[in-house]
Amino acid sequence: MSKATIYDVAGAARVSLATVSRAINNPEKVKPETRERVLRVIEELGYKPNAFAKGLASRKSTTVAVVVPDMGRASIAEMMNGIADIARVYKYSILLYILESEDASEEDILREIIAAQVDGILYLNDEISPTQYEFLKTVKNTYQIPVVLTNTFFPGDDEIPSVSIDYERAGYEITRKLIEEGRKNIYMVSTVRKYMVNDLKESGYLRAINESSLEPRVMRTSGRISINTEHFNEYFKENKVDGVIAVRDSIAISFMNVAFENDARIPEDIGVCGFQNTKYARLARPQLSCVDVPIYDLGAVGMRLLTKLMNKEAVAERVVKLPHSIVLRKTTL
Amino acid sequence: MSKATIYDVAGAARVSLATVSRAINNPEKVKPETRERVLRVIEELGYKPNAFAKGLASRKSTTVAVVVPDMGRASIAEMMNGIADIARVYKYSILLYILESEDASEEDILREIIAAQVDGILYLNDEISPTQYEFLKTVKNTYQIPVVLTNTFFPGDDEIPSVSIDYERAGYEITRKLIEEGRKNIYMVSTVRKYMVNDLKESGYLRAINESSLEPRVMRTSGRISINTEHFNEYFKENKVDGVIAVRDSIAISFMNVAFENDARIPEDIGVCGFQNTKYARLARPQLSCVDVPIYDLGAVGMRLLTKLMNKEAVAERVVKLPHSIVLRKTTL
DNA sequence: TATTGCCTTGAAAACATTTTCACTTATGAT
DNA sequence: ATCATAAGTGAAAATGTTTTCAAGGCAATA
Repeated sequence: MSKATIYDVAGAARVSLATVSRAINNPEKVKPETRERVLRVIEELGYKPNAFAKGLASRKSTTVAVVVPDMGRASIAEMMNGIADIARVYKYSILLYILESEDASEEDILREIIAAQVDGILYLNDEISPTQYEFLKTVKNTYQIPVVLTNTFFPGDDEIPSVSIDYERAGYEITRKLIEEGRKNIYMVSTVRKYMVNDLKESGYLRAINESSLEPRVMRTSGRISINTEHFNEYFKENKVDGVIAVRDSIAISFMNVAFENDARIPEDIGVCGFQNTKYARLARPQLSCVDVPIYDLGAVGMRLLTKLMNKEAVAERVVKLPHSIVLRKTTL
Repeated sequence: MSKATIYDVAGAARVSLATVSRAINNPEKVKPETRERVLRVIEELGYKPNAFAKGLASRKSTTVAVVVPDMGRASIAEMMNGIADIARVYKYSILLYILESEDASEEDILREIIAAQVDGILYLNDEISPTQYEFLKTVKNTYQIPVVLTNTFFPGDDEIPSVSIDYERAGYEITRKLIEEGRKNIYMVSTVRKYMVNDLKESGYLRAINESSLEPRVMRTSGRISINTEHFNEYFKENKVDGVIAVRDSIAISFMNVAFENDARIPEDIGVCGFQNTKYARLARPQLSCVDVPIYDLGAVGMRLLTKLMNKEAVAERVVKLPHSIVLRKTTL
């Protein structure tokens, strides 16, 4: 009982292939009773059009490629949920590409994606370099495949549409909050690896700090917890710290643990803020104040934008910024 | 410069289509110098075989479907990393299906997967019901598509190969640990939703408890943090608790927070254990003791097993159990 | 009555590959 | 020298759709 083809359907419904195809894809072009009959046969036979034949003939795949750096990051994973929900609504399948493994160059992967004949590309890699961005542009232009950046963007160029939040402003706002609490030694804990979005958080931080003529103090850590601990311990020996803004919730939590070991009180002695509002922000003790980033929505809106592009609909704005908010819990005054 | 086809390559290399195809797929069947020439032309033209035509003609897609319940769960996301790495090695693409959204029945999704002509299915949904399992079997048998279950399995049937860990034994061992510390009122905190793997953890727990003639105490919570808190607070009013084993790290952490509010000391008054060893287990204060589940490996081994099945290689065992370990940190004595 | 145009349908081409079959040429054994 | 076998290649069929083009039927218009 393997695989009914369109021939089987046509035979059983006593019409031609063309009519079956039309009954499925352009129902209004076939007489209601014929359509009825065809559809019934399709149901009976459990017929589903072969995706390859369909793709080959129509030169459309109804498939999008989603390119992510590493699924282990909570933000990436949650965006996938938003992406998948919207993709389902518009009947797109998702071809997933996880960069991470170093043995394949990003350019190779993009070639692979092109060969797969996807209708669009959703690009979630936030370590985008100028060369990569250029390559993405050529993909878009020479192969005419729409691309949208989600939760990243490339500063100073909006040729490739993007959706993210205003991380610069968020960085500014959360820093202001700590300043308004009267903190004087506020650290920004960022990552050694260059992520586009973290750079923006940092420049928002710097703007607020400079505005108040405070001393900027930026520190970079790898994500590794043990290394963080070491790093942070140094700080308690040498420096006065009364405020910390981390670019990720997990880094903030990691810092708090060290602070407790050094008998610092939070939020009295040190105010701590994270970024993202993952579920672990609420699981922290005390519960973490942080910038709330609408991760799920980021994915959903990005995907929605891509569907518009794929349908050649007009899009109001090429760079969309979703609203964020600051959620104040127990690690600030 | 849009899309070179095999015709272009054949023309430029002055050979027939067949030879180009062979140069790519069966290099040993074409004379070295011809192959050389063809390959050089391919390089020059940046030719990549059209995946649809290839799939249609060869009746293979070199694509696998990965079916997951919800990408938001850390364990699922991390498994994806393992899956993707192995998939890349064997040159398979990943078509991702996230169940979650309720408007599509699982059966519909499987039909969609079949239409997509995937070569294999990796099924990570741990809420598998008997009907679903049956349907999976018919997919496997009538369409001849290999299926492997990863981090789940269906008790009492091994027709569909699976890879997971021995959750029953893990549940037993971690419970023993608490018993050996002299704890008498050990709770198992599980979920209200029925996950296959959580049931196994629970029966391991019960075996250990019964063996020692202790009172079994199973409690079920939704994942929601606020509800957990309420739940747990009840327990401190009414019950003596001196040990808690949670089916997820996050639940264990959530419990600890409530314990601290009720002035219980951990691990002195209450021993707490989680399951999974996510990065948040190390971020908890005190650091959480737990069963370490090799999540990444689960994904990788599952995918590897699937590749074997797709190549019709013999597989040594249909149900593979990966080793786990107990990592003792600060929430146990 | 003849003409126009729409609605419905089918035949066949197009899509870009893989694979089978047959043919030619070279190689080795007798 | 003859035959059998192997290696290398090309022509053409096959894969399962969509889409274009043409045609038949029928109603409306002149």
